[in-house]
Amino acid sequence: MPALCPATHNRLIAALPDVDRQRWLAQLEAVTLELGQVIYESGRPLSHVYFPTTAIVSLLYVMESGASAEIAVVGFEGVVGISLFMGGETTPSRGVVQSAGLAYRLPSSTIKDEFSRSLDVMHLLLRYTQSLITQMAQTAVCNRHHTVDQQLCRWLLLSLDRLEGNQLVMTQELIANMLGVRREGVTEAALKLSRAGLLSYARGHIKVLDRAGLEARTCECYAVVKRESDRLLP
Amino acid sequence: MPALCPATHNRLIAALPDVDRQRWLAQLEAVTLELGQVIYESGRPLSHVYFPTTAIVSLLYVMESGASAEIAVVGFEGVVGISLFMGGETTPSRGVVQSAGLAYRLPSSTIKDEFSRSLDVMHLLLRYTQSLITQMAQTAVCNRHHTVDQQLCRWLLLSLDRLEGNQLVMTQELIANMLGVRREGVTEAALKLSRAGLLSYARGHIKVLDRAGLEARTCECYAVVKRESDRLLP
DNA sequence: CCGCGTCGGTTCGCTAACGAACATACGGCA
DNA sequence: TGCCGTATGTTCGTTAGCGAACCGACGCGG
Repeated sequence: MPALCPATHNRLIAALPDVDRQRWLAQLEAVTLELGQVIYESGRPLSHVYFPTTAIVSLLYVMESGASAEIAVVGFEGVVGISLFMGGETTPSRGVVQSAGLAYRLPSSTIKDEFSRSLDVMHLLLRYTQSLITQMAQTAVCNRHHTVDQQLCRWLLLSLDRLEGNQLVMTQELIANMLGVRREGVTEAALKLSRAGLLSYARGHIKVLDRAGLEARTCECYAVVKRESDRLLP
Repeated sequence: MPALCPATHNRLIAALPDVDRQRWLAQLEAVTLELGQVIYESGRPLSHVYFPTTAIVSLLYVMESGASAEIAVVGFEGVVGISLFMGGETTPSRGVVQSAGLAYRLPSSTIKDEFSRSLDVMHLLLRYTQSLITQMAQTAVCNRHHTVDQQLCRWLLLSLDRLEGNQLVMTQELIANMLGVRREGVTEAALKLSRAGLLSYARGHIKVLDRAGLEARTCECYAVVKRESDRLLP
């Protein structure tokens, strides 16, 4: 599996200038991330930054009551742990593996050195951070104004964009945690999509059958995030 | 008024090392910002970054339908226009003056030069950006889980923190636009607070009478944002 | 191949917030 | 002083989503 998925499958690593990438490749450590694994905990210093290749990580805020809400999602297009180079060291959110797979990581001290050392690295990471900011802002908007049905479509599309193929392994319960809604709400929304022939759902395995159909049912938020991400990281 | 409110009333400018601040002071231009003024428009390049002193600026997303939602709020603790140094040049949001007052601005080319020129400037701006990210993330959470009553308290407290005194000039209609809820919802929530003796409301003039009372009624989101902001920008 | 745990589906009553319409009231300006 | 525009207050029916409870069914491990 590692051999089939080199670090350059991560778009940020692929976008590095050759000289920087060569230096990184010597230090990047491949790790497999399990479903549900907590990459970092709210308020705790991060030991590494993670560059997912086939894995997907959700940034989640967990409230005092135990309820949760997804802030953003990071896959092969990005990096988990921006607070290390932004200078804050920690964040009030949690990083949870939403889809098992592979990632490459760098120790926190290394990423800080690299950020200061190379202007190209810095600019790349900052542009990615801006696209992440857009995703968070749009999550706020979507939470305010859109229905569970629309949000489920947005969520599926964001996940799909970060995966190979059209399958995802994810129970309705977990999706509900991410969206910050009830499991029953996800069941109903998923049933509508299933009846419309857009997907099939079976015990934690979703197969998307009609991606265009999802795009037609989602809100503008998906497109805004996608467009901005494409613009900032060509 | 300008004489009464020097650029160093902005915390970021105040936090600059002397050598950098001296260089900036020669280039900072004082501008008065009117209520409702649009500082920058979604997708349009920014001509300047703004460092508010007495003004408050809301970052607002306006949907295709015309509905809107506030993403974050910026006052004397921050800067409007982070996309200039983050490298994206534009954002999908709009900057609207929520409370009239004074700000100092730098041309976009100047802030980019300064960002590259001084590591201190860069680190300061990036730490502020992280606190802004926290605010956005918490807005998303709050929109998902909390009542209009709680959100109004949060919003009032965030505004109050950025003003001198306990008054704010703001109609319920405008607050509703910011929160992305109906005007009637704000009326009802404000009435509850008014009846509880926490504030008095009269034709666009709010006087906060019991700040601690607001803090008791708001959700955890306010405290999270405040704590993180204090931690990142001491 | 059986049993139990996990996952998905269904129902019911409840509440927050919406959309629309209308009432009142302040206060600046003619 | 009287008028009018703007701001706030009130009501009513409707709806999306919640909380709780329950059922069925799939499938893994013993």
